[in-house]
Amino acid sequence: MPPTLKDVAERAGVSRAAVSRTFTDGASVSLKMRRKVEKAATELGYSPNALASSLTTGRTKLIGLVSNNFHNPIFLEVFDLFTRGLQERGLRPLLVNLSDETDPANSIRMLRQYSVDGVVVASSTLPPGFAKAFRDAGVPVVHSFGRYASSPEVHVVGIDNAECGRMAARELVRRGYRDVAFLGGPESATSTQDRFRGFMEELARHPDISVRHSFAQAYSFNAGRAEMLARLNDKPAHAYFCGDDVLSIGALSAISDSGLKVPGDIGIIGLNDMEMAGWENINLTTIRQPISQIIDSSIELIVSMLENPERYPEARLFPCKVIERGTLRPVS
Amino acid sequence: MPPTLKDVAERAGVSRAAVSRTFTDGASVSLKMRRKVEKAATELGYSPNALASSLTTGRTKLIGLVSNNFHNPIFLEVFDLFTRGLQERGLRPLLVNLSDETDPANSIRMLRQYSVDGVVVASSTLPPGFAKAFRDAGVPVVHSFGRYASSPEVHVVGIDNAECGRMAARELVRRGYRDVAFLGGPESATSTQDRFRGFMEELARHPDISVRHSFAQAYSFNAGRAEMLARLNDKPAHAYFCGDDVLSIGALSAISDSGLKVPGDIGIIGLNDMEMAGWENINLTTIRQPISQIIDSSIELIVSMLENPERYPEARLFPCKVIERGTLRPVS
DNA sequence: ACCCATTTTGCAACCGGTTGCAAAATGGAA
DNA sequence: TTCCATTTTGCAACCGGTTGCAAAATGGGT
Repeated sequence: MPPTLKDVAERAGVSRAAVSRTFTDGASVSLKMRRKVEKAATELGYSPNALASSLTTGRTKLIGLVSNNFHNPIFLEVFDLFTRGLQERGLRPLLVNLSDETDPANSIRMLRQYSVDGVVVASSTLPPGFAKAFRDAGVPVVHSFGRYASSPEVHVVGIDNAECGRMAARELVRRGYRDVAFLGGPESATSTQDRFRGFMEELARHPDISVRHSFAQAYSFNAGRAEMLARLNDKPAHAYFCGDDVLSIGALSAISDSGLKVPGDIGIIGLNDMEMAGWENINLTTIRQPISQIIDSSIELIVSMLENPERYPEARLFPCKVIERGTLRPVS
Repeated sequence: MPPTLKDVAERAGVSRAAVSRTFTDGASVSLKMRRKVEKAATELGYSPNALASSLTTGRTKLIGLVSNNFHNPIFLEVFDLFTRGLQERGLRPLLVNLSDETDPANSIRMLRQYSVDGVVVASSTLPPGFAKAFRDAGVPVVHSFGRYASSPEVHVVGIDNAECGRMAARELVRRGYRDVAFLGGPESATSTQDRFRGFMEELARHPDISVRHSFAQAYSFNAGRAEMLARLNDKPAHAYFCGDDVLSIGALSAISDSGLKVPGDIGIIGLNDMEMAGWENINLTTIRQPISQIIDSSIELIVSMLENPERYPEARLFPCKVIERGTLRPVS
């Protein structure tokens, strides 16, 4: 139905090759020819079929954006930044929602059927093997918000989650809490595991401090709220590292519902520094994760892999820092 | 690099057509042939190239998902439901982030280049003309969360925003508020305009009630918060219809920061009934918009248009209802 | 064993572009 | 004007599949 190359060629009275050339930059076309073709093209409302050309060029400019985080509002920002960034570079995001799937086989098959040029796995919960499966299938891949491994087999862009755990622990210790806890996301999430590990590692250096831990069902407001409500039934710890802002905010809501005060009765430190964390009536002390740097860097990496698919894998880690607000008691 | 039809054909010792047929259902292939081909295919790890086949079949199974709402958390749920729903039907969402663009020309060109089978415009702010431009370009389109027009030119699935405005007004009147206000989203958004119109329409029937209005910069927490902070500088109204839950929750945070009480000093009614609205410490009285019904219905419509692109346009409106919680004073 | 209706298969053209190669056109220098 | 180097153009094959058509194979009935 839409006009094709051939239609334009006929109308302009030139060969199809000529038309093709005027639409691929870097090709040799005289000015006169270009004028003729462009005239015919606009008259017909022609624009080239990206998929047909991908057949011969081997490039679709499609990038698979694979994620399973559809409940943490921070990921709305993540999708916003990814889609914008990709679009600016002439790339198109093909979104894959994994839901609860953890086997990459289906996504790989599907994304190969659509010959995506590359894949971004945006997930803080999937194991490194997930992204690696794409690499093994010959698809350039970057794992954003993924687990840092000492010898990465795929590109990873994110933060050092274990270090964030240590950072949170140090912060609680510094403020004199002696009875602390980790309230993590789902136990299966790599980010939860790493933050947990770092947290415990640091606290192991303080044998006098009591530590406990528990895990929420998901990285979501409700899960954080539910988990904290459960904690409040027993004698809760004095301070919690919540492993994510949405969990923290859920937890805060549980605490305030139960009539306790923050930071008077219970201290909270989160991770992410999402928009709401800064509100005066939430005012969450948290660890800032540099989302937009991570995403820019991820896009830069995947773009560079389009040129050089064999690019040697690297881990790019961005520093986090504590944002002090009002949910931890001051240093005494 | 990945194996092609030809590779499989050669390995199986059959014609390329035979291979093609075993992978298109409904085609005539003997059992023996199918076995042979499937064996060769799995040995090579072959899966058909969807884009190449789209060239002849004219179907890509790609659906453009066009949106400009990347700041309202409710849209994370929207993306979740859309992507899942499309995937379940074997369709692939190609995400387009409009940012602040309101001219459909770019999206149309781009989506036509990728020969999408259809487009879903998911936006409560874009005018009907936006979606219509797709239709005019010959692309099947459904506008979800779009404006209801008495004679729709494209499929619209959503709610009757004006009726929601009336509903909110009736609710405030019923509870005896005499000094009310509309705190809307961006003035340019169709949903804001319609909710505003309905609200005013209903209140026009009560000339004794004082009404004012103002608009937030965006449908986002911060915008709602900022706008309510500005209102609080002056003498605020007694009750606000906030036009959206994120605005409401932002507004609530502003109110509590200023030391006022809800619903004692100020009443709030929102729209959407997002997850957080139900939390005990937010406990927002709001109007429930049936998101998942809207999305299911949208997908159903776009799928039906794949068969019948000329399907006569219709508007599908779903009823909303007031969810009573704690941010409006009780009926006296 | 033969015939004929039905199913299965392969051939070849086509989908909408791209690109190597050689022929044609251009243009500057002599 | 002629010559030659350079640029521009068209031809035709190809990318990875699909599909109409006719030939080949199948199989049931006699």
